[in-house]
Amino acid sequence: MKPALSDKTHKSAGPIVDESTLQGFLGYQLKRAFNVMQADLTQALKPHGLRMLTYTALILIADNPGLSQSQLAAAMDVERPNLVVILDALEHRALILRERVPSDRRTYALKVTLKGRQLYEKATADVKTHEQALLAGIDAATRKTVVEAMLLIRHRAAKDSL
Amino acid sequence: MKPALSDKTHKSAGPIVDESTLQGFLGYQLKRAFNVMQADLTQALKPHGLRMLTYTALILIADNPGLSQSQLAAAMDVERPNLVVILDALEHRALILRERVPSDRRTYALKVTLKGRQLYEKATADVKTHEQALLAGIDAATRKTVVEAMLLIRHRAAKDSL
DNA sequence: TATTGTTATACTCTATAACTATA
DNA sequence: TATAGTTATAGAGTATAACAATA
Repeated sequence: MKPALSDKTHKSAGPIVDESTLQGFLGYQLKRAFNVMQADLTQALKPHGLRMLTYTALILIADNPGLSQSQLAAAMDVERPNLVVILDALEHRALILRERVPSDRRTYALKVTLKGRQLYEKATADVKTHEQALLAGIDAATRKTVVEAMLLIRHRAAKDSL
Repeated sequence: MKPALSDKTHKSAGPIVDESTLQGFLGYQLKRAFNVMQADLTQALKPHGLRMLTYTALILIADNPGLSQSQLAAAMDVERPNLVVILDALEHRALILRERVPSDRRTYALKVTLKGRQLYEKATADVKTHEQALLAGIDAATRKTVVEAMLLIRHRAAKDSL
């Protein structure tokens, strides 16, 4: 059952395009909304010289001092090689340190510097402000429902891959 | 207020990493869940030789016969140059046609071929099956709430950019 | 042997400028 | 001049194989 007129998109200067089939997929709705949120996040982080992935890494290192690159890559769900350039960017700005671990000289213990922690605080304040503005029309109960649904999707996928 | 133990991720073979700051961002939850859904979609489309963007274009052309590349690019929210390779892939497989428009020889009227429509039907059935499996633990009311929240995010962004 | 971090590489998606042909 | 489609190009994100150092 397709709605007659509701599932149409009116692009600013363009004509009406029928998106009803696509809009029937929750994954499509997720992608479009996430694209909006990522664009907003990119703007929030730009003054700090951070991108989504460098910011994510900075947060996880600050919240988990001493973790290794492999652990961080697993937590971020990125491949280990891809993390190298992300950490290089943070290290070159002296936001994090790669500290040698005497007990296992293969690994690095990742830690934020004072400068890194200060940037983390400032950037996080900005990101929160941006997100709250974007979500202003969505009440707390709805947000909670959305978050729980997202967690269910992640956990379902984890189960399916066993 | 951070939960004491709940916001932890237990990676299959890895240690526990504190993700609580990140999980406080709805955008982060969206990204992680979308990554899961996209991986699932990619698997569903692989047997058909389609990727997310080629599939999206195929759907929109099938549902909007005769639309132009500019209109399609606007509907998909991709830049016009990036659409060219997507349509090339579909056209080379004879799934769509670029028909010249006599009244305006600059534009193409995009249409699916019979083969394109048949693939659209088969692929869509598979994609629906995959998505339903992934969303099996989420009831209809929750899905509706999620979709409405995603639409609010998109519309809020549209307003903010005025 | 196995693991950590790294290099090299390639593929996809995305974004911008500039070209052509039409209008 | 303005628009539709295209080319060229560059930047990010992502994935795999293979290497050196270390366990």
